[in-house]
Amino acid sequence: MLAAAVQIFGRDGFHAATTRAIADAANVRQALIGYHFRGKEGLYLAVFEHITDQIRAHLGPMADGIEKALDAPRARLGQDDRRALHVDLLLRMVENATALLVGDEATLWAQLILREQQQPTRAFSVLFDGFMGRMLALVTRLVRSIRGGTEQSSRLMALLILGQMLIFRAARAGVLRHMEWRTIDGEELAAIQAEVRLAVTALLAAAPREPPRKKRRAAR
Amino acid sequence: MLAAAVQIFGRDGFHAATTRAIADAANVRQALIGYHFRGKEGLYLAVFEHITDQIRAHLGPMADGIEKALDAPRARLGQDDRRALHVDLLLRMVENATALLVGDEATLWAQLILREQQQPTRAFSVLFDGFMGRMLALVTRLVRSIRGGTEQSSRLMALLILGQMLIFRAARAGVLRHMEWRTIDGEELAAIQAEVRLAVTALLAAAPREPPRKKRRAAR
DNA sequence: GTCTATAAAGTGATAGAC
DNA sequence: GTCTATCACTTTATAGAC
Repeated sequence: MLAAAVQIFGRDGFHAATTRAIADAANVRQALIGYHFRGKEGLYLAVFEHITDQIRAHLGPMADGIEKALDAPRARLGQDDRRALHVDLLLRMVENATALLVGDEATLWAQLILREQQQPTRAFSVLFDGFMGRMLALVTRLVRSIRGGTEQSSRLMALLILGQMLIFRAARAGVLRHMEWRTIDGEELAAIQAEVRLAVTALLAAAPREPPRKKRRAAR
Repeated sequence: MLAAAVQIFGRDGFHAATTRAIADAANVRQALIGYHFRGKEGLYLAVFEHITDQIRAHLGPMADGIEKALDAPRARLGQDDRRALHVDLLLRMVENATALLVGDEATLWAQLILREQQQPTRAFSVLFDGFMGRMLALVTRLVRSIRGGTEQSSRLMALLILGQMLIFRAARAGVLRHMEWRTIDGEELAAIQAEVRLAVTALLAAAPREPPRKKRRAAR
């Protein structure tokens, strides 16, 4: 029944989706939604919990590994080796995330998540607290460890990197027409991965912005 | 009345928006929608024509200038100067597009466009043929002129560059929480612009992917 | 052109049988 | 738990007066 709700809410949006359509897709009667989820809105929130669980299942183990590497004592490796390791971790994370974003499962989630991004409700907090915040924080830490610079600059660069992948989901129809592709499958994904890898490597090699000059005991 | 429809459709989506709400916002009676636009769907399409016109008004003149520069005879400038000019043009275009994407007007359009990107209807063709295709083609041409490489690689790099800006609209709520911002205004936009400028410069300096090795008279 | 009025078909929620 | 039946509303579209 949750699966059916993801389908219908994802296809139609919260308002357009009807509880009857969801019930039919799940092969139960419409009244059961009230019984199990206390109404349409309760079901909607449950859907986001469900999505969050699935995404965590995809990205969680990798995130654990990266966190461990970041928290490991610094002494063991030389600075250059450490940098190379972090570049490698970030590239692997990017590869993983790209595959997840482009993959079929994400098609169902995309509309729901994009809508919440524009007009956040309580459901957005489920997403952000569930996986989004952690992923952004991880990429930010890796970026800062690799190229230094301010915290703000690192956070922004993390967003730019994620934006490079996000466009293949958020602007999917435009991507297909622009690339003259019919689908995004094995071959197309490989081309994307190669270009993203190139791009991220170039971004990490570039020097960060200068931190804004601190005023020294400025008069006030 | 079109303005009201952009508002309501943008806020609520096609299904959730009611013709009554649109008529009320426009201070006319609901029956007029049928008379002028032959129903809700006709109004919806008219909204996308309207959006396309507005975006063209924002980006059109710049696009004209860039097209002129790209089509200008090559002889006049040295190769290095030509490259520098194109980098400059691209950076300016990126700056423009970022401001437009982050700005308030785009808030209304975002939901509508993002929805069409996930499940394109005839309205999507209005967008793509109206401005999207041209912008993508322009960025692609600039990228290829600047760093060489295959057509496919250039098209992908154009998407990656646009993705860096798109995320600030498509994942707006996530951006705000991640950056610990309350809005994206003058100060925040300036920080984004600086980081994007840095990133695009780095991407353009990087070598393109190797074109796939051509088989020489391969047996078949 | 713009209105009022209304038809015809949904909608989500819930009471109550089993 | 799952069902049937139904209530109270809202939806789009349209007929017809002015």
